[in-house]
Amino acid sequence: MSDNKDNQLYAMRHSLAHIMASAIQHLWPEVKLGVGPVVENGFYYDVDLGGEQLSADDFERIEAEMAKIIKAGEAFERFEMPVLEAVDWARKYKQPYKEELLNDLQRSGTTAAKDLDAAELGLAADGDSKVEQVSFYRNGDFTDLCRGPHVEATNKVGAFKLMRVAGAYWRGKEGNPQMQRVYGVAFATPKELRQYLDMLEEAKKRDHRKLGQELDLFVMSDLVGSGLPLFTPRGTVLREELERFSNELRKGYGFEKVSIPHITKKDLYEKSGHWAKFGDELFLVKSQETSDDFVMKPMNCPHHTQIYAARPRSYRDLPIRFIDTTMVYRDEKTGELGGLNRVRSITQDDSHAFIRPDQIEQQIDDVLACANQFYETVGMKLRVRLSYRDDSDAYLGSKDLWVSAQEQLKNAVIANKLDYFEQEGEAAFYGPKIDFMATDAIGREHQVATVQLDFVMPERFGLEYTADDGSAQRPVMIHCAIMGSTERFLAVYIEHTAGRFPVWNAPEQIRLISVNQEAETVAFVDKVLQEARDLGLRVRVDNSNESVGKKIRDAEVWKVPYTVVLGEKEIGGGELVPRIRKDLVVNESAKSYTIDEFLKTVAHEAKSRVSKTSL
RNA sequence: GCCGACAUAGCUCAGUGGCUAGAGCGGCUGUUUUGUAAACAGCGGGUCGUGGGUUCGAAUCCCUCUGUCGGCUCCA
Repeated sequence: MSDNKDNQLYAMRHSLAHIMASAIQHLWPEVKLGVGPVVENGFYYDVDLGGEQLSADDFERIEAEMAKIIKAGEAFERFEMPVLEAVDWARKYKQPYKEELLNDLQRSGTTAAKDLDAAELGLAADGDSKVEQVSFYRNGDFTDLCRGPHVEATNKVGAFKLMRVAGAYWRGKEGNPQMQRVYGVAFATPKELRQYLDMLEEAKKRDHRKLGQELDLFVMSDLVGSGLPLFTPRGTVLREELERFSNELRKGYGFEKVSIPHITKKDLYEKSGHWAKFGDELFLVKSQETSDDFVMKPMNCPHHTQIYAARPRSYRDLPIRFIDTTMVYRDEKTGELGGLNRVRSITQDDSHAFIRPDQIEQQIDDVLACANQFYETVGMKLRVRLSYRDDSDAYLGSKDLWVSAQEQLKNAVIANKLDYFEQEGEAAFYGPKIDFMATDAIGREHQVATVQLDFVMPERFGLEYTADDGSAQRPVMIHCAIMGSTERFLAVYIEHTAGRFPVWNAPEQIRLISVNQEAETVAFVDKVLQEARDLGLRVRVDNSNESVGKKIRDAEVWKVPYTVVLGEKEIGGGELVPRIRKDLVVNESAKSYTIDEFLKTVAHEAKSRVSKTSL
């Protein structure tokens, strides 16, 4: 898409925000308006209707009113006025939120209003610390403080649809009054809108919470608590296959598995600095024997430093690399929990490398290679975000260290030819990160893996190694996770595959269906089952008293990769014709195999983690 | 944590002040012995999320708590 087209779409969406606000004002003349910016795929406007609450039931009326305004083809006219005059305007029309914005602008210029999208403010000029003139846009009877740009007239706004209404704090601050945010999506053409809505429809079908239920992967229990998923046998197979792959990749680069307890004295986190920063999100554990305060571990790095610190280390020993795929526990706010995306028991495929400064580049190369291979295998395209610090004081360690660390990360990313972008203010408090974003099968991007450079933790724990000149040196730590969190990755992966898992991680790889329930058939099916199990395959048998058609249907519903019907023909020595799940098929023509051939091929596919079948 | 919506059988959902709360699927039993997406019949199954209130009467109206969903805020 050209820049020009982007700008045009932006103007359409922004204009729709005004049209919606205008429509709402027609229907609720007392409305107090907040801000109404353009967001991904559309726009929103924050409104305050006093005591009244908007609901989705009101969308029809609002959309109808918007349609009238659009049909009228009102021109968007821009004009300016001095800030002081604008304050009077806001007062006159009883718009306290606009008044507050204008007051901030007038008092101290753009910086005081930095927390808002600049486009929302009626700034006549950018980057000017003194604001004297502000701009307005008017269409029909509606006037709004706004920098623009807009389309020429209300009938040039493309296709839109109001989607939802939700609470939002005024200016995003928890202490401020809560307004209602009305969201709409908008595109240049009805066709593009249709495509977007279809994508949402498809996303709904793939929702991991729905598939998790249908495919019996995980459950929640009120008695266990929210945000604490329980994994069924099928879900556990899936988790463990993914974790095993992540572990194997890293072991291939010299990482070694370690194991740690899930609780610790809180002293560990006082030393690491986590207590001060995240103390209120830790689960506390009380001992009945000692006076020590314990906590559930919310991360693993401090534990791992203690394995490193337990004996003297030589420069020859480095890198020392630990992997630990283990659960951590974070007392997330209840309102933030949802499905597997945000849970309170989080499995991390965590690793920590303790290295010499001269090993940074090699080490980053290794973990980037792991991540690349993992995401190539699961069929997701990667790009990375270099997450840097900003100028705030939320970060530990000297600024010089940060600058050099950030540079080294960038070099490694460039050397690995990764598609990247840079962003300030996204770093962890102890160091800069490389965050991996993976694109799923329906085009959505998710944050997954992460690689973090850390000069702070080794300092805090006084970690050392002896250099070739006998001096004590400080190692550098690299934190790295391939999936990040198993739970969150599962949410992404279930939706990416729509529950059609490849053979290597499918909870059930083969289903054997008996044609009838005669003793001879059942015995034959059992024999094939045993052969498959001996090859390490995950197989289920359906001997039930149902028609073959029904049993095939069941296997389809469970999205089993291979279904095999066994009866008289196969018992008599005939070759079997496997039914192959259609997304796995490369070659359309059905072929027959001996039982041995078939099972060995599937076992080989599972081992080599192929995404399509070779049958 | 905040704003809003929701919670009825294992699942998906009907039922919005008045007889013993229903359906489909799943489950169980029987008949059938089946060849690549649903055989037929019968039977079980619910303290209507929890606790309280209003009422002659509550799944239905009000409040509390728990949980779920959509957002906000946060995310080592």
